[in-house]
Amino acid sequence: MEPTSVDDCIIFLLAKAYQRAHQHFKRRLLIHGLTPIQHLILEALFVLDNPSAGDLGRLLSLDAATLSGVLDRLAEAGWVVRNPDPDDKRIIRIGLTERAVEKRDDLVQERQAANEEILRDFSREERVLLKRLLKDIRG
Amino acid sequence: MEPTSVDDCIIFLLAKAYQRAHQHFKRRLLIHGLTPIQHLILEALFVLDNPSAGDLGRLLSLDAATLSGVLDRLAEAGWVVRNPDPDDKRIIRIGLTERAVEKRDDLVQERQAANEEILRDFSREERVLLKRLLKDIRG
DNA sequence: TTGGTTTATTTTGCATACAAACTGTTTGAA
DNA sequence: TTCAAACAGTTTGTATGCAAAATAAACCAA
Repeated sequence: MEPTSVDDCIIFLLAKAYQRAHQHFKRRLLIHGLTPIQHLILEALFVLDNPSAGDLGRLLSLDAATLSGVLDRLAEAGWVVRNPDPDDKRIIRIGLTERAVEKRDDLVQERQAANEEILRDFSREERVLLKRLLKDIRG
Repeated sequence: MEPTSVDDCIIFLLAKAYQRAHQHFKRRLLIHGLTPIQHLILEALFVLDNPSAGDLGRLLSLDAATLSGVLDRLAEAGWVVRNPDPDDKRIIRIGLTERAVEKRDDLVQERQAANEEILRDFSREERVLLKRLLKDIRG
């Protein structure tokens, strides 16, 4: 564009780099019947113990409204279960189904492979640097 | 996550960095009644002369289906006009309205300011490096 | 010339994203 | 104790993003 070209607009570059990475992972996940976001939530559940929807949202920077819909589809497809919290009726706790637990290793490996593919052209130093720079980008 | 943590997943880091930048620009564009994507298309039109919808899509890596909807809203809001190509009736050429041309300087400046804000913590070297790394990320 | 193929765009359907409104619970201060 | 404010989630409405099908026009080989 002018005077800064498209290729110099950080918002555009971020959008397109994200799009490429997202698309790559999305295609890879097709066989599992998951989307990248759904996969992200499952991986969080492999680590957290029975978190509330709010916990998940904060950890993954996911909007409550967005998360609600994603959890609908994950529950519908038999990956997660919504359990009401016994002490606070406002809170919904999210648990994994047996099927999700069984697929854990497969799913983790799938993400690792996708990350490796996306970064295959970068040296170790470039990978570290890129990650640092991305974390430091301000809102 | 495990063994790679959330903060080490390039797909996640890209998604969140993009989200922050996008949100920042989105809030900034509210007064103009534009979204970041709509703004991107207007800036492309400031440079290209009467491009076809396909030209725009290729330049901006926008899906034809997505572009069609964005053009609907830009036309509806009085920013652009769809003109049928006289030589090839399949092609739609996109033109700016007078109002859009008048706001050109304002809009360009808005993006420059947003870019500067988003990158305010980075040195000149870091900015160059980040942009190169983003361009090299594979699909 | 014509009919099959390719091309340009739109439409439809589904999945994020997020603002704003809404529901139901819990909390805290008067 | 009680009621308004705060909190957790869901719903609704709008805007991308993309796959797949539909539509219309142009092209091209037999």
